Amino acid sequence: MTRSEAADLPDDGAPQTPDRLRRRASRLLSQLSTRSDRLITEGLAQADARKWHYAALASLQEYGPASQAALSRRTGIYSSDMVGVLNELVERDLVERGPDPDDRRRNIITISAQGRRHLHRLDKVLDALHEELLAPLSQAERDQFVELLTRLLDHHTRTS
Amino acid sequence: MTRSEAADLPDDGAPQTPDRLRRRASRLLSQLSTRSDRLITEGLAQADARKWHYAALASLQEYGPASQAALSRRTGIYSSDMVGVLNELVERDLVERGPDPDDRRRNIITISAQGRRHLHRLDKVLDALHEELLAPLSQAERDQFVELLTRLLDHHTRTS
DNA sequence: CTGATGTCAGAAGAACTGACATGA
DNA sequence: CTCATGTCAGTTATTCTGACATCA
Repeated sequence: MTRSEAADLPDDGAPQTPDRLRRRASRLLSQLSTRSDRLITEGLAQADARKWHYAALASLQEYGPASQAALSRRTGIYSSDMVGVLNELVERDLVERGPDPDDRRRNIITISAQGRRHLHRLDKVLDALHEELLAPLSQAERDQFVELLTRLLDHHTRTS
Repeated sequence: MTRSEAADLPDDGAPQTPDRLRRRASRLLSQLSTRSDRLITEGLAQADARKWHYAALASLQEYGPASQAALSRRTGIYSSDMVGVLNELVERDLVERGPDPDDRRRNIITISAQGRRHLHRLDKVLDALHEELLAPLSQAERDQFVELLTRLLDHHTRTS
């Protein structure tokens, strides 16, 4: 019954791979992303951090101080959620939130020395987690994986 | 300030790539997955379907009728959520839900002729959506992308 | 008794929207 | 008047847990 019925359908070109469910890139992507997310989230939790903490800190260190709105755009965090993230970071003395003298609507967020140390630690943690995530791939494959993901993501952020 | 401070840190081996934020596989994965999910969800919505509809129908057609619990395991849908998915599919006459004579706890879910036609249509829709999703990649690259994803996912489902 | 099954009710966390006061 | 910014409240959709009655 399983096999014979496929023959009943008009076979007009759609590639009826046996395992189409398991081969759909979108499904693979979302399932792997779920696994990956869990891995990262749990790993970071052990360092008292969350994904957004890392994103904010890394962005601050790489591109310098910024307003909350600018930081939102750089990291992809919604500005409504950025408030809470920064509250947590300020609370831990990892960043400083001060008024912008040039524009009194804005806050200027600056990474602190402690924040830089923390970021450094998080980078180590993430290196280890990615080692686990990408374990089955060779270095060349990892590079290509990242390259493919980057191309796809770039394409879809331009096109959006 | 942005560049000089990196030099202040003890550089003990962690590869301080300029764009580490944008190169982290986990981030790329989750961002791309979000895009992909949205694309698929919206595309399927236009065919009055959802991801889980496709997963259930495809699994039924490929591996034949099954109990709800078996279908849950095959598709990765939680059995508590499977109830609702099947309600929707039954409502649309795409599957039939009947009692299992051999085990009165179970229902046997069977795909209907109409369900097979619908699945066929969904496959076309998904082909088009994946064409859009993977647009920037050559065929060889798409194959490798799928292969890499599969290897990673397999590794993490075994290891879990 | 145990364990699997289908079902329902709800928790938990994330992404996202909308409104608002302040100020450029 | 417009638009950007920071903040808060709340919606929505999804994953996931827990409980339960039924039956093997």
